[in-house]
Amino acid sequence: MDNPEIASVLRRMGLLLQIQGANPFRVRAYENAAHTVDAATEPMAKLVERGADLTVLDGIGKEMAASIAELVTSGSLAKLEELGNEIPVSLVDVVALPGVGPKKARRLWEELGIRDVTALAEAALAGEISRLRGFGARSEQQILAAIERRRKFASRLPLAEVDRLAEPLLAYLRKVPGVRRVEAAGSYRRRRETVGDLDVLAVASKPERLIRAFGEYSRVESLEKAGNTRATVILQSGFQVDLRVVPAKSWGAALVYFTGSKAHNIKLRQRALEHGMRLSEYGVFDESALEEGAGDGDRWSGDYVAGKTEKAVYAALELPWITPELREDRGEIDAAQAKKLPRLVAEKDLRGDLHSHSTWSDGKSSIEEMARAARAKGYEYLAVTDHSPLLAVANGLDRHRLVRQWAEIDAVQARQPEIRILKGLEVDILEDGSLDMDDETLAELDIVLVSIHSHFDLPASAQTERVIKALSHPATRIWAHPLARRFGKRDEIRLDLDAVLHCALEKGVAIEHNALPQRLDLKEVHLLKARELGLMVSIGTDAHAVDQLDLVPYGVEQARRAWLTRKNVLNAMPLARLSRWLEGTRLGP
DNA sequence: GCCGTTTTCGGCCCGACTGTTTTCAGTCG
Repeated sequence: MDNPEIASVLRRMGLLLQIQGANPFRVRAYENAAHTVDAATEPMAKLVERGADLTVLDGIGKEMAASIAELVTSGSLAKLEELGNEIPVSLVDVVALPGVGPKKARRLWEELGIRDVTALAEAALAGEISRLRGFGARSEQQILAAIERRRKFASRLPLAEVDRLAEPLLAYLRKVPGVRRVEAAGSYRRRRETVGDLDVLAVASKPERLIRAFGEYSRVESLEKAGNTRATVILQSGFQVDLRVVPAKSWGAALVYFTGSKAHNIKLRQRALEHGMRLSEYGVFDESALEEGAGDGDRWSGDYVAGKTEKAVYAALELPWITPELREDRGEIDAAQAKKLPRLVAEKDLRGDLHSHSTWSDGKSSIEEMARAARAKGYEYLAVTDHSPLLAVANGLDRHRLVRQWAEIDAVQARQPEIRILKGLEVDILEDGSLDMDDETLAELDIVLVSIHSHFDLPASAQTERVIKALSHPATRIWAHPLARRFGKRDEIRLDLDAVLHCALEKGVAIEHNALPQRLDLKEVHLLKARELGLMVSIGTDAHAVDQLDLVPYGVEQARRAWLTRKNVLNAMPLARLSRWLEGTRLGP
């Protein structure tokens, strides 16, 4: 059982306990443990196998350690099954609906025998929900609407799609008279690879006017709620956007609060308490002068210390400002306190792109155009890495065409001496792990990427062997889009990534983070692992046309979320250093 | 269920809104 599965079981356990009405702190212990497992770069299975002490991990005590070990060894959790005999596990899906929490789910089950979402929809249509005490006609309609929306739309959208929705909306809101600031917060601002809904924050002299304008935005499908300081709309795409208008003196505190993550906020608040202060979305307040409990319930109680800017809020907690990409409670607060926050890689650090295609295979731009565009971005080098012959649908190159392509590269190189064009190839990894090109040709290339475009569903052990064999080929320099996933289309391949990453380290092979928004592959948790191991990461766009070279920020953002610095990134190397690396000189961070 | 320079008990983040209520529980972020 892998880490995401273990985390999901622990979360399910927490939810069922909540429905059962267990001690809320016990419930939270399960949520915390799930968070830790999710953030762990080492597979729990390996730790358990090795007999490592899991209780050194945050939020994992004796009990959790035993549960995790049980999940790893048996694939199930006796406690969860017992609980499942008492409470239907499918109620977890009912609780996932907005507006339905554990208490309501329990009553729906106990009083109407509702065990899952299907039964809930039937009961709502029959008007049974509104007859329940504590529920009304309105709740019934909201439940039906929530079920309908979940049926029609994916729960989270890829980041790039949300960019397309958010950018015009933010521009529109910024033009409303009286508006002083507008910023999107939430997981969108943290640049998570998928986003569930958009939280927009604003400062405005006339909040009512802004809220009205928000509801009148052309792409709004329905205005769900509208109050004096906040409103919720559903866009035509089914995507939910929340707007909150905050006082200017609370802007920074509100931005921290709504940017999250929730776990990061909780840590910040604990820290505030340790310093005799209280942190809320309104600001940081010094409560040391207050009598015990004197200001309870008053959001402005205590002395206002900070809140206008994020920097001031963090400073009040004796911390440097922490960039949103790191706010996931993965040790960033401790690192900030110790003044050990990394200087994360930025787009300007990149000196070139090591994964691109041309019209020679399935690209839309010529080598000449790609080189010119790369140079215009300020790059020192561009690797042209068209497909190998197996990918016939992509017009993959055999040796004969490849040699002709080299002649063209030489000609373009002569015309554009200011950018180095590397002769590369994205070679298919065949089913048995051998490469789709002869060794002599591979040896002549400047750079060889290997990747999987077929046999995605081999058993994990076979897949692991296959990739290890490919990475062990002496010509291999980069493992491109490692897990071969595509959002909404294809799940990641299954293999023992831990073993493969260790192999890459041993062989001096770099790992790609593919910046195509529908790929974003390797995922951040694995990038964290790559960083720990000291692997080099290549942020490649896989551009199939000149404009796709501009997708590189999506890759940089995920790299930043994984704490990568310039030193971890292969294509942040200047050309001379990269050339030595390609020659086989192992230069790590 | 976890955790501990106030450590083995007694804590555990904060505030607002909604819908259903006659003063608030439940839900959300």
